[in-house]
Amino acid sequence: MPALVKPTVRRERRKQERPGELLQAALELFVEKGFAATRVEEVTVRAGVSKGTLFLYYDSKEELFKAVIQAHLGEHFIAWDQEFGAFEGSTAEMLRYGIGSWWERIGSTLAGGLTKLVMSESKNFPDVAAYYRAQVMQPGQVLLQRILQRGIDQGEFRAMDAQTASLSLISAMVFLLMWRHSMSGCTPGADFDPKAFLDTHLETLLCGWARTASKRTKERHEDR
Amino acid sequence: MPALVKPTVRRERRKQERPGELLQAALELFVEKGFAATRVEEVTVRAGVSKGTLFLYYDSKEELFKAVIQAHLGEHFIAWDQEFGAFEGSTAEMLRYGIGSWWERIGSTLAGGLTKLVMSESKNFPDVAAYYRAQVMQPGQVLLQRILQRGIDQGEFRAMDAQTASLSLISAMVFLLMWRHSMSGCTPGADFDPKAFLDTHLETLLCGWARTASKRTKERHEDR
Amino acid sequence: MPALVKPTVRRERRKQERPGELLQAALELFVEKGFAATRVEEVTVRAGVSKGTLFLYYDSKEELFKAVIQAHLGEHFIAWDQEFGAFEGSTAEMLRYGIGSWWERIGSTLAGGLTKLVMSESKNFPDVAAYYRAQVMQPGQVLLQRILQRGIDQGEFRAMDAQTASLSLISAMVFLLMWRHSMSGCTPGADFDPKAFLDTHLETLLCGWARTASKRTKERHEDR
Amino acid sequence: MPALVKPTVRRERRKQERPGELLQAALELFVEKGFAATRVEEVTVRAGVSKGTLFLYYDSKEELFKAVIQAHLGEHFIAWDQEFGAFEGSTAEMLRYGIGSWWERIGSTLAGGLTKLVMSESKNFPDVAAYYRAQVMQPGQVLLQRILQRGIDQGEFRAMDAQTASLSLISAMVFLLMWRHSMSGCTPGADFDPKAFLDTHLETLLCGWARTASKRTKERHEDR
DNA sequence: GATGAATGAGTGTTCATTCAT
DNA sequence: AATGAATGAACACTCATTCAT
Repeated sequence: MPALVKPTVRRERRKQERPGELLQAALELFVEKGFAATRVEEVTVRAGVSKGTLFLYYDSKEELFKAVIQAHLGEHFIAWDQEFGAFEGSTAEMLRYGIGSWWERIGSTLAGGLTKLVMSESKNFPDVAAYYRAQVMQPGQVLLQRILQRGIDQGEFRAMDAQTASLSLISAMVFLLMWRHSMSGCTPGADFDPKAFLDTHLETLLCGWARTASKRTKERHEDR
Repeated sequence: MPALVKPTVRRERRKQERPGELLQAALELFVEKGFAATRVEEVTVRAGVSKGTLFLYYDSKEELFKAVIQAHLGEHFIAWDQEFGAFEGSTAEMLRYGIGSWWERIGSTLAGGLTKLVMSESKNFPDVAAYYRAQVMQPGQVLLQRILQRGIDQGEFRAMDAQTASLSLISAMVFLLMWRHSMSGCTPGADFDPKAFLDTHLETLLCGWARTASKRTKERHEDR
Repeated sequence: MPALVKPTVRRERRKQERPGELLQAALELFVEKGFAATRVEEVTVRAGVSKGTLFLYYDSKEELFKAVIQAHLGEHFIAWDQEFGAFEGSTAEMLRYGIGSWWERIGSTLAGGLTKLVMSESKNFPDVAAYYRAQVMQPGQVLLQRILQRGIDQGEFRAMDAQTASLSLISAMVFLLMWRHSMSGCTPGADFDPKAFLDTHLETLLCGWARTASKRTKERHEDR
Repeated sequence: MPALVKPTVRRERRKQERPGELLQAALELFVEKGFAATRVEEVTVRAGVSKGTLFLYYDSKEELFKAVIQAHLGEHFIAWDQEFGAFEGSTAEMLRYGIGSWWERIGSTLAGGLTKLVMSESKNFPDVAAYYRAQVMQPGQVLLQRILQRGIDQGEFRAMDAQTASLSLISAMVFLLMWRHSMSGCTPGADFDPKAFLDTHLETLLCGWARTASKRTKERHEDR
């Protein structure tokens, strides 16, 4: 009897989708209003469930926060690890692709707001900060270091400390996220183009890292 | 009656010092525990006054925040403006001095925590964020741009957009502050040396900005 | 298909046993953790059924409470009524047997915790209290009064109000239950032996009730 | 200026009286509705203050409970200790006076409900139970034991274990409190006279404890 | 000017009960 | 009959701000 089948399917489907819907609602509200300022009830209302339902899926507001981080940030590293493993081409290209990819998947999306959030609330929720550092920051830096080391090993970059060098890129990404989600919009008209900054910054670094100011890099840079 | 004069004098002196003591207590506590997590009563206790007294000097907790920003960050720009106006030497040296000076006066001090604070609370206190941007961010960027433009004009740096380039430095400074006051200490052992990063980062940028990879810059860089 | 018959049988048997299993689980948990502090889900988990199933058998948590009382306390009075009807011997012996029997069957068992529970929750669940009073307290007191009256009628005890006298025994039993399930264990080392108190208390009362301080009672008492 | 004096006095007096007013309101409501079922806001409303004010005086609802116990039960022991120290007369008279005094000051008053409350909530608030046992139960039992021992030492009572004997009295008092605040009123018409029970119980015990059935005790008892 | 007692709005979490399946 | 996902009412405690003194 179709009349009976449909409800079953719907309820089942709802149950399957609940976590995702809650995660999405939480991401939106956390980024919009901040973690502390978002009431759990708001999350459930936006997800279309009752307040108690959230606690069926996540033990606490803090656990929900962690789940949002894992779902919207942690997941990407699986893909990136594969992509970089299979990448053929210069390390400079690899970095250009990586930065572009990060911007598309995280920097320019709502997920980018999470980094700002975690840093903002790190004092009040040290557990979350530790979780973020372990699940996001650490993998990200390791990935970058591996790429930079590849450039050094292949003679594309000068001999340098890959860990410190990686921070020159990370700092720009973190800054961008902080800016977009903190100061941007405060003084209309004084903002800058994030992607342009990111690209310029990368080229400057590539130039600074280059063993010899290779023709290709310099030309590409000066085109801009 | 002398016995009465002395207390008056002491009280007068106290009255004069009240704002400064409150500002110092507030800075310490805000950076230590965060803005939201710091109760105004804690500030007054540390400053040695009663709770109500704070509101005689500042209309609200938010106004106190602004006053702390002005007192501990805004003041520095007067000195820097003078120092750079009188600076003689290469622009690279000027930047090295500026970054070092910033690290000494702000980055490594309690005042550095304010930037993290403002960005963290920008969603909840947009007024404070706007105030910070106008009183601190804007002057800072203008100063940096002026310096970079001097390097371009004098042929030390290649032709480039000084505004975008300035962000490459600012991003490192902001990142450092965020790190020190957010993630640092989360994963003991995985931390880095802030000043070393800052110096390396600057040298990489100088190398990337250089019109020609000048001998002096390169050598200095490779010494490290 | 035999394969189908067996599960049906098992399910049937389960169905028969459900109430008893729920009642047992409820008794254990109520006494262990208190009525309010026990979640119905815990009861169902211990009984091996789902949460909803409990409500098929009992309309509410309160009804479950009443059912537990009837099953674990109310049932005993049928046996006692018969035993005392057939008892031959002095009334003092009858009381000694009765108190001992009560201690064995109720006082020292989990069921003893129910009296504490009922009294504790009487304000929140007056229906339960009334039910307990009608099904347990009343029959108990009537039974005791009949025994005491037998002692008076047979000249073993002095003339006295059997109802008031019965309270002297009941009070000790109730106190014992309250103590065991409330204060016991609070201050380790300060506890007392319940059965010893009960026996001593009874002998003191028998001595106080005796028409003349009979030789037998006194001797027995002084043995201790 | 009288106009200025009066408000000062009133505010000062209010401040002095706040704790007492809160304690009284809490006692009434706790006994009326139970501890858990009483919302702190109800207490403050009855005391005529705002919700937050209560927390200026007591750190938590539980601390308030302890304070109520100390104020309404613990305080009495100071007076009793003195009274019994100065008492002249037979130990039987001392006990009659003590029980009567207890009934007047605690048993028949609201304070009597606290014992029931503590025992009821002991599972949920073990700290409170321990506090009660240390501040009320222990002193009470020690006091009784001392009195009984006096009777034994002076040859008024037979040789016996004063600690166990004291429980025969305590059990009646505890039972009375439990009854009055739990079951009383459940089945109108079936109640008993508490004071009469208490007196009869005491006389029965005195008779049971007496070294020889002394004329005075027996006559007094048989008068009833 | 200085005090500090008083205020009261705001929120994460639990759990008995329901009901669609 | 049995399930278990969903509901939503209920509640202690905090803290910026006020104002009578």
